[in-house]
Amino acid sequence: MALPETRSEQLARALEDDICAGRALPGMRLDEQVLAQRFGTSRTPVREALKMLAAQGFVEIRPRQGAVVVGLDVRQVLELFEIMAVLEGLCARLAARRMTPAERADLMAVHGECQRLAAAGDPDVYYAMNTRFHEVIYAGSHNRQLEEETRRVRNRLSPYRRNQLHQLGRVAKSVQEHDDVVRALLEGDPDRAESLMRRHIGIQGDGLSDFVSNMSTPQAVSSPPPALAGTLGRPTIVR
Amino acid sequence: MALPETRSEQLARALEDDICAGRALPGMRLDEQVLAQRFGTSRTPVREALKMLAAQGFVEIRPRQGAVVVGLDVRQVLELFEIMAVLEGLCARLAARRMTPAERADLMAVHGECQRLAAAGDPDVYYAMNTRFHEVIYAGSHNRQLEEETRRVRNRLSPYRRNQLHQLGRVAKSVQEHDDVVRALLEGDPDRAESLMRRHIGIQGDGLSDFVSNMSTPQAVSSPPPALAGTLGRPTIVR
DNA sequence: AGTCATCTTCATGCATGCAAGACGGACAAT
DNA sequence: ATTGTCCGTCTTGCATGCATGAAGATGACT
Repeated sequence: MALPETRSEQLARALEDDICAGRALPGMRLDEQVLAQRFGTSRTPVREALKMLAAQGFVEIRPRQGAVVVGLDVRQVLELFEIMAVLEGLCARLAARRMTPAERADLMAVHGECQRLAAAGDPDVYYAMNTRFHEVIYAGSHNRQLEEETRRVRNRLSPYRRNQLHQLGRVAKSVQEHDDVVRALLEGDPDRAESLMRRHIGIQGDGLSDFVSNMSTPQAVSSPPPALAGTLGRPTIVR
Repeated sequence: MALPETRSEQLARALEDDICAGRALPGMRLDEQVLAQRFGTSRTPVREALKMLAAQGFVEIRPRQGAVVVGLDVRQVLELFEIMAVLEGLCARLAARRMTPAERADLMAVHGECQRLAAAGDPDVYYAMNTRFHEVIYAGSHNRQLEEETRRVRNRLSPYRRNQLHQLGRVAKSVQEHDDVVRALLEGDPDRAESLMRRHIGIQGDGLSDFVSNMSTPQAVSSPPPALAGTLGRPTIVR
């Protein structure tokens, strides 16, 4: 019954995954032929996949000049965070009113895991569970369009968040903020859930400005994109 | 200096426009060859345009079965309105803090036009100016990503809003709500601007439920899509 | 040496060709 | 009359070919 997926869709997912996971860094050139060979197809499905990713903001296609992974400058990242804050805030608001008992149990379970992993201290492991935590809330909104939209923005930002949690004390702070959100959610207080979530994601507080000043703009190994020239003035970071 | 636009981009814009303007109704089949002939190209750029539109949620491509204009059921429309409310709300919030004097003047001018046209009484003419009103606020947010995102959601909803203003008294109510928003914006009150805008768009109040019950789900002239079967139980509406 | 013009090379944008799968109709069986 | 099967037709998905325009290299000139 699994509906057959076309090559172009597979490629689009694979490429998006590469971008989100940081395997394809912003600014990286995406050569059609190279990709075609790598995936064992012709250029046609590759092109279609790139067009889809371009339509979603993951890559930029400059006519006759090929596709590159989108490189966001600081300003654009901040802009997306502003959007992210209200979208996640809305998720929380709706979730507070709509989550089923099973979903609430899920939330508590995942939150518990978060707390455990936070104490364990590995930011990368925590990062994964943190993602699941937020996903549970997206789903709890019972709004599919919102879920997809929020995930899309999150994915677009993901190349820039990887190191966010490596700041000293950020994990502890994150899990504490989660705790507050969870409480509001379980008490069914939409206003508080929304505002706490907005603060958790958003510009308020010092989290983001710290983030900005510590931000290591991911750069491509090859051919830094013009769009990124001078964003942070930092040379190529190989990480 | 106008950077050359590829055919696939032109096609994508043209098709999106057809959909938003209601010339291509939800459920309508988009045949590659027909479109290719209509626009005087081969199928390739048409396919690429369709892929882009699919990635943005305007059309649905079912493998081996072709593309159709997405048909949203009532639930999905409501979901998008929930998103729309927070996005426009955020636009208003940011605009309250960031609009330049020139932009404020613009806003007042457009609002004035809205009032004039509202009094004149033609909902369709008002609709156009209403769109401009909201666009001014998007721009006033000084957040490009948000601007684009909000416009995209608005466009996705546009086939379903056309008749919204034809309800008795809706125009008057709309312009009154605009007036409140404008006041908050000009006073630089972000909280009030956001909450008023959310209410203007959103589910609160009776506007939307009226809208729902009066909603004439746009249907394709040919081949009603399976996704729409039973959404409102109404037979094909030719309008 | 540095700057500018020309040329070469190559990737992209689009057209076309071909095979596989889906829809529709005819026909047979119940 | 209805259901199920088979077959023809058509559209899509992908591969390939070709022309255009861009990036880089070479060389001339200031």
